[in-house]
Amino acid sequence: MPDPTTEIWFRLFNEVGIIEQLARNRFEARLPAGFVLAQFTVLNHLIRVRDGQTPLALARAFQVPKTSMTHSLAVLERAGLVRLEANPGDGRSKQVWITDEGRAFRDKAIASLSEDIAPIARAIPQAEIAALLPALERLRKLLDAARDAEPHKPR
Amino acid sequence: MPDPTTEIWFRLFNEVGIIEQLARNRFEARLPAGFVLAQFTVLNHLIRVRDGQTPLALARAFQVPKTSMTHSLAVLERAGLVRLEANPGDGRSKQVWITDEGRAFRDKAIASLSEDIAPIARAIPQAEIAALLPALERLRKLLDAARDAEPHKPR
DNA sequence: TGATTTTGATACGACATCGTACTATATAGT
DNA sequence: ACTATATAGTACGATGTCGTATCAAAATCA
Repeated sequence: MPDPTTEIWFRLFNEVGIIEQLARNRFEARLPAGFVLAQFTVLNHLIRVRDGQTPLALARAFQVPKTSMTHSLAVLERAGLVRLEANPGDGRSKQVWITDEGRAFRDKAIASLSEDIAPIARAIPQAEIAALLPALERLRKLLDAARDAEPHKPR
Repeated sequence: MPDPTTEIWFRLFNEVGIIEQLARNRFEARLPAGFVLAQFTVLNHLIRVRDGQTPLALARAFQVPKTSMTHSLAVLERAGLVRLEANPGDGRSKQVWITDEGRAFRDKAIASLSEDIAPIARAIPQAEIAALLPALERLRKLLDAARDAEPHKPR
């Protein structure tokens, strides 16, 4: 094994990976059958930030390849949760709008996920969780910035 | 949006999800083409814990469905990184052994991932990362335990 | 011991992610 | 204006994940 500092980092990424997996499994069990977290997060983003964005902008926001976003949007559109319209300002691109059904879907999902979190939140004091956020945000921003510094693939 | 505590938890899971995604992308960029993190982590587990375990034991260790583990092991076996042998103690199951090639693969991967972490580790003091671990472990164990408390699917 | 249930593994199919290639439109350079 | 390049989106194929069904081998038990 490498030096102790590297070891600590491996352990961090390991814990993060496990927590992500467990949380995603829990969350997806709460979504209507056939939907995955990625699709919910897009809907949530369209409400929390704004809708009318282009698919590419969404792909960049989530740092996924644009082909992945095309697929997610196709699923959401087939389910009637978003509408894709031509972008009046640019003939190449489109705009993504959330529908009333999409809003309702998101609201119900939020409510269900909140129920899911409630018992966990009772087991760990809010302060302990809140205390984690600054360091995690710092780490996330660092990883994000470092990503651009490398020889990387376009998104 | 729900109450402030739930909001904090959503933010935590959001950060964790982003960090996991960024870290996985970085790590997989360091692995030989065609390999994903899941396959590396199995190899790593066979060395760090022990090899000779059954596929089902590995599936449980990673909390993935056994069908997913079957697939991962098939990939590793095709690449000559593990061997699957009949379990002398139980005719239903098998034992997974890491090969010399598997050890070499894992060692090279560890070295490369360490290089990848190094610049990040220089940017954030080790103490700050180490300070995160206890709370994350607590959270992971809580999520893990809560998983068993629910009506859940067998692994 | 024979029947039933449980367990370990896999075949198969559905879907998600993502890389490559391609088309259409916009932008830049001359 | 004309050409070359860049950008937005999608079709397609490869692979990973995972649920259901299936099979073989225990384990249970009557």
